[in-house]
Amino acid sequence: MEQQEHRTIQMLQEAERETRKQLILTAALTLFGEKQISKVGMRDIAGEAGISPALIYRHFEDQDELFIEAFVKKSKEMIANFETTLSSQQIVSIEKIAKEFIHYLLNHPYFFRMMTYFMLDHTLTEKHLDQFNMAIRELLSIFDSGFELSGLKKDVRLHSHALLSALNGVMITFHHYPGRSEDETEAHINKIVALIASLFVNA
Amino acid sequence: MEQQEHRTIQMLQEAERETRKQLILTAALTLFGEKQISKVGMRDIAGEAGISPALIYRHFEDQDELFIEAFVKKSKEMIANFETTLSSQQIVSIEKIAKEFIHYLLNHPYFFRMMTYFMLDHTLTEKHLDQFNMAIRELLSIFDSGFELSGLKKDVRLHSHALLSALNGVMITFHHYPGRSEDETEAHINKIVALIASLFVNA
DNA sequence: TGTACATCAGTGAACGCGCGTTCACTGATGTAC
DNA sequence: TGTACATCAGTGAACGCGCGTTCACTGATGTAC
Repeated sequence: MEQQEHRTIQMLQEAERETRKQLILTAALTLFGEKQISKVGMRDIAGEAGISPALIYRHFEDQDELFIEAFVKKSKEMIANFETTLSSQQIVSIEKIAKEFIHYLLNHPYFFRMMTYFMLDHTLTEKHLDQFNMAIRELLSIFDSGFELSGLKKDVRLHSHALLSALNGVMITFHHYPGRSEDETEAHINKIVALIASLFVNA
Repeated sequence: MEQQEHRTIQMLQEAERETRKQLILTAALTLFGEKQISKVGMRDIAGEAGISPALIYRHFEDQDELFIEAFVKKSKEMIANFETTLSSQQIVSIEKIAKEFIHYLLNHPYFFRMMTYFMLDHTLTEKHLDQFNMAIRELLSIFDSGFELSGLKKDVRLHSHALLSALNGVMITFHHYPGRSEDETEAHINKIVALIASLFVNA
């Protein structure tokens, strides 16, 4: 076999391997959209991906690594989406950013679940925690630019922290308020977010 | 044995039984202060209370019931504390309420853990969910009175929802920010809370 | 008063299940000669 | 070209452990006669 051809095959194998890995991550994310993260098991993921549980361990060290990679993958996607949506608008107001963020969380329940899962879980390793925080920081810098555009000069990052916290809080506190339909819940969340955003703007 | 005496003994037994029950609840709450709720097991609680695991089941139907009773017990205590603290002050401003609430959460980590645990857990029964929401509603009405006192006329409950959400969110998002000492974390949380409270007041 | 029985707090061990992970194996494909 | 061997994706079953809960039992106390 020629050297060139040899390399091509290696590359194809590498690509195939990567595809399989992505398949597993996608399967995990699908399940994260259906139920609580802590209730998603390795057998579930294997079943969803149509493979044996053992195969997962050829691609990931352990469950933790799989979960954090799924989250990082999704975070990047989210931030990309988010930026695209915002850049297509003329004025990127704080209201717009807040609304868009909540809109994303409501339509991507797994992202919301993962965020809270990692925020409340103490058992992440340093390395994984770093990856998680990198994602959050990207989010914060989008918020920053919104505040800067609105003319805020002081404590920009602090405002971003406050806004992100508040939006997270709204989701956590009201995402399944009892005795309400999904539409009602969503409407209520949007009302609260509108109020919060207006407070931030008037400051 | 005389009738009167008989009744007295029954009452004492009843009281003893209740004391034992409270002992179990206290043990559970102690552990909730030390680690994640989902990591606290029945054996742990029995060990902490100095009894056999089997005995717990003479007082509680199952783990769920024990957990929710622990939470309800603590909620009542918290609201009582909260009201006492506030009533000892001349002016009960929204700033004060927000600060006091966060102060309580920071000093009673189990309460914070339980709140998020129940907010994110989908598997509570209707009855337990009701009890949980009763506690939250009491909290909200304290917030309400703060807003009313500050002269707010419209959408009082909505403001309370927004403020509670925001404060919860701050705790969840920043309670263990990486690479910070506990004191630094607390200082940062207080800074964000001060900002949020000021936004609510200026509205 | 004594005695047989009922009640019930309390226990340590065991049950049963679910879950993350590993094992021992198969089979396809590439490689060396 | 054929053949022995290495590599590695992929598998189903098994391992080991932890956990909620139950079981079978003990012992103290109260009750009926």
